[in-house]
Amino acid sequence: MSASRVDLTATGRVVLGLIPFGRRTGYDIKTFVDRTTRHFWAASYGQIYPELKRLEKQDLVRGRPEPAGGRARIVYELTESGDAALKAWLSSDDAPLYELRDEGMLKLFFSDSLPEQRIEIVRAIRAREERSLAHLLSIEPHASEGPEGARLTLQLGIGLTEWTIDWCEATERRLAIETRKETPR
Amino acid sequence: MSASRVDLTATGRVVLGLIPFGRRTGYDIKTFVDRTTRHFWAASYGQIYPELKRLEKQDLVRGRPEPAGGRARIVYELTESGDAALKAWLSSDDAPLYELRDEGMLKLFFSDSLPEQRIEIVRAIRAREERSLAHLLSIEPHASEGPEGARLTLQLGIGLTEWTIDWCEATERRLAIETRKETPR
DNA sequence: AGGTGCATGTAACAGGTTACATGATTAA
DNA sequence: TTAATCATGTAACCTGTTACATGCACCT
Repeated sequence: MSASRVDLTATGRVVLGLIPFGRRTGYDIKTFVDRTTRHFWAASYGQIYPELKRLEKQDLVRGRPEPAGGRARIVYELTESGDAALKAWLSSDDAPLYELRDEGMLKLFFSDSLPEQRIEIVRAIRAREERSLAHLLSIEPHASEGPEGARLTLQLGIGLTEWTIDWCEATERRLAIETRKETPR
Repeated sequence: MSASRVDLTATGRVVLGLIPFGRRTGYDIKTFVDRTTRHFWAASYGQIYPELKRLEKQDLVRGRPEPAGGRARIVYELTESGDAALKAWLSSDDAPLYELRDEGMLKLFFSDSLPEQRIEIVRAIRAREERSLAHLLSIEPHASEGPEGARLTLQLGIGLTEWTIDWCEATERRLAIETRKETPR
């Protein structure tokens, strides 16, 4: 009954969800996104800064100036209604948005038009996947430093493949994603 | 030296790539996209019709009116430069675009803010994957009708998981995507 | 007679990227 | 001193979705 008509855009939800990680300036949020959620949700300065203003106008976040020396700096935190809006979103049972645009797959799909190129297309896809995997794995070494919090392992059935997701409740609540080999049945 | 400054947008490439499948009207293209490439590249009427006009202006496709009875209908085909542009794109070694927006993963990533919701979030992700898989598999039975053309099997290393892609060079050159269980090593 | 499918299109809107402008602090 | 990093912001542009308008053909 509270939260009077909250208009929470997709970008707004991301920003709202990131603030509890302790990332509080627009710059912080962008840096963190680029290291983590980028793999399944990217965001640019052109979205983040205006969005912080919009959220503030709706009383979902509150920003206070905390200049670092002479350098302008605005630190944001969730308000009570911001926290409520975040939890409402996490609990909502609307089908979560899923969008994929994969030019490599598209090329492969069209490769009947130029079959001799097929193997190159596949190589490019493999290269992308390898870069992506390297990045995801490179997050992990950080996870072992400091006292490791409780560990939660989730098994996601994605097609016939299983993904193991490890949650480390350490200082940064970092997420490690690994694909898991399946045993044949 | 030929193809004088061709400005081929992402949507333009999709449309160009689809025409050789024998789908020639805007409506056809949309229907086909929704059945196939939608899984890795979607397109709407609002893109397709204006794009066909833009491609025609650049002499990459040619449309001729072929009314079906009293029903207006424009059938498109590739021009020579259109075919060249398509092949140039398929051969280009620019890193192919890859974009993913996955709200479920985002929720999961943020779920420290509401841990008791975690399992529901995972269920929603699983549900999405199951719907998607069901759809992909449902394409396959069609593949066995009619004389099946040459079959090409590609193994894509995506992370530690293998994907098998079967190419059926039948009338529709249909693509079947399956995940493959891996043998443990 | 009515619903579904075939068929073409656009206007308004929403969402997102890129490039730019500006300037302080910090580490090499 | 100079480059990298921290920090904020916007304007112009590009892309894409949604909703609407229109109408014929075909099947039941």
